[in-house]
Amino acid sequence: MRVSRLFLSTLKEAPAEAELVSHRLMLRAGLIRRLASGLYTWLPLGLRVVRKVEAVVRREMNATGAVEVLMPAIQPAELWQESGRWDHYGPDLLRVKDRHDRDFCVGPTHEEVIGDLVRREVKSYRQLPVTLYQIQTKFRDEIRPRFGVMRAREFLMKDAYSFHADKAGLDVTYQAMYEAYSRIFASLGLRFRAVAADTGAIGGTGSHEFHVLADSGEDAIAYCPQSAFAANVELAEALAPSGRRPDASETMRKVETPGKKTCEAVCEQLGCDIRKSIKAVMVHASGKLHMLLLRGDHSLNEIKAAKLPGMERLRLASAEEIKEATGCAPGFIGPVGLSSAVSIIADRSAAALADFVCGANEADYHLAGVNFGRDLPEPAIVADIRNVVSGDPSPDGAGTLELCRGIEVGHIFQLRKKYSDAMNIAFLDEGGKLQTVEMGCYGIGVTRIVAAAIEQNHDARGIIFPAALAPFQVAIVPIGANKSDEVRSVAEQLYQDLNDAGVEVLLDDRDERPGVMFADMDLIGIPYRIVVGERGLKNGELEFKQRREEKAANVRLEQIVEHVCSRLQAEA
RNA sequence: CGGGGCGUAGCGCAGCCUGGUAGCGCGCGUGCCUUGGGCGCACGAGGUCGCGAGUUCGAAUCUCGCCGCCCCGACCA
Repeated sequence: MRVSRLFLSTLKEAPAEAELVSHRLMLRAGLIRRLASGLYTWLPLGLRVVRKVEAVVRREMNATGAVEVLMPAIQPAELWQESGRWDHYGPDLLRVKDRHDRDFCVGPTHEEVIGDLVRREVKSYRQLPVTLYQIQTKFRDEIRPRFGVMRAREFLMKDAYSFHADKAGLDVTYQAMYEAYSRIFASLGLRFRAVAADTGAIGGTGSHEFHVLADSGEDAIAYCPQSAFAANVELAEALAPSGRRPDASETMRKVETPGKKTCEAVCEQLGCDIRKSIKAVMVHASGKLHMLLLRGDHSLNEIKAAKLPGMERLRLASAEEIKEATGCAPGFIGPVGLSSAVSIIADRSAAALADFVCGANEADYHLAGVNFGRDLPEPAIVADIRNVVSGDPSPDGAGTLELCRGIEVGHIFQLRKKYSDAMNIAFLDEGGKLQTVEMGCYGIGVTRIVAAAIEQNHDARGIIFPAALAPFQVAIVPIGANKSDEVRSVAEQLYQDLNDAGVEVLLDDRDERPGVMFADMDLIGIPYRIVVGERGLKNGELEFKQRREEKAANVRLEQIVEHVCSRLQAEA
């Protein structure tokens, strides 16, 4: 490809809307352009990168025995009503009506459609197991699209669905997918981690997420360097502190703490360890208020709390609700002397405290030396409702946890029979008995991977594409082509030779100054650059430089094609 | 939806407080010059100042409403 025909459009300055490095670079390098909130056009250069991701995904999916299909992006409402998700999916589901006033949606995922297909086609256990996948445009009407294609509303996703006669069959494919995903992200040159995950809206039981590690990631991951344990913080279990609770040694006393609304501030004033304070979080669930108790240095994990009986759809209580229940404003509330209308749920770590500090349910006052069983009843419910922190013991009993951040690029689920029961996806087993299928689903955010890869691979000059993702493998930059016939003809010949050798090569044939060409080729992240200039040609040499390196190497003109090919092969 | 901020040339911004002529840098066009890291000089094109009302002799500037976008919280590939 010649730059003059590529429709390449780079920017010196990034549009103000872009916050994240990858977003800025994708705009500056001319990979994408924004059409509307959460909607992006892929320019030719960017589309080539997307195709690279797709190619790796297809190769590995096919290798597992999965077969590709393509389902409609628009789906009839009836299927979603049948699965129950028409009412439960919420506003992320973009609903549309056709000219006959019939309801449809723009697919955010395809369990219903694939389920409908399979129940029509699969009649016998002899047809199982089967795994179908597609690479399709999805639409989720995100509350807040952001970070360019990282969290877009419309995006490209590889989604696969497997169907099995029994759980053992599902386990086999789930494991195969886990391994295929690991190969995909490794092939793409990404530093990633597979973690145990919450199943969210898709539903089901077993689940793993694949995260590209990046400080800008939206997810927090807990992992144990001493073992294989890794889980999304949403899910990672905080173990109960070991040993039994110490005996009470202090008497409860009321202390004045004017304006101290946080555990940090209160403990600082009292000179006490924040790990001996209790923070009370008031939430509303199932029509009543609940006070959640956490150790002062811990934070509430709403997902864990919402899994407790009667706590579904919990939300933080409003200031008015808190005032009504405790007679005091947020910042000074606590579990002592609380109305019995409010149930108390204590985190394991909070429940293990003795002689602790907590709010007095009176503005500008806290209580110190408080003890369960003496100053207030033992908490009715003790559960794991906090986020793990660095240094917590690993749930698998080996070592301690560390935290890092990740970008979720893949997610695999064991759906079991959630959809097959709802939609009656059934087959006849060996005994002629009708059974519903076991089902798994497996997603990869194709377009998100492009952003994640850039997030992980860039420098001050721009993108540094991993080999497998690069839109071109080599860029040829001729210097002074307009005044040197030799430079021009050597560059053209090299362009042709590399193309003939099967190398994806980009020739910068623009009549630009060297600095412009260098800057653009660096910005768009082509892994290798060959400079053709009179300076080198005098000695029969060309310059060959890797994007990550500062220095270029001189290579004999007659050896350059072979040199390039061997370097590319060494990487593959 | 709640909280914060922004909308002025393709991009990045100034002007707005204290109403009166719309400006800078980059990019774009033409010419000259230059040619190994976003070169220099000259000339030039390009703007319903987000939209709609209102106040005023006069509104980019003040007021109100609407729209769009960005950032922080609940969603997720």
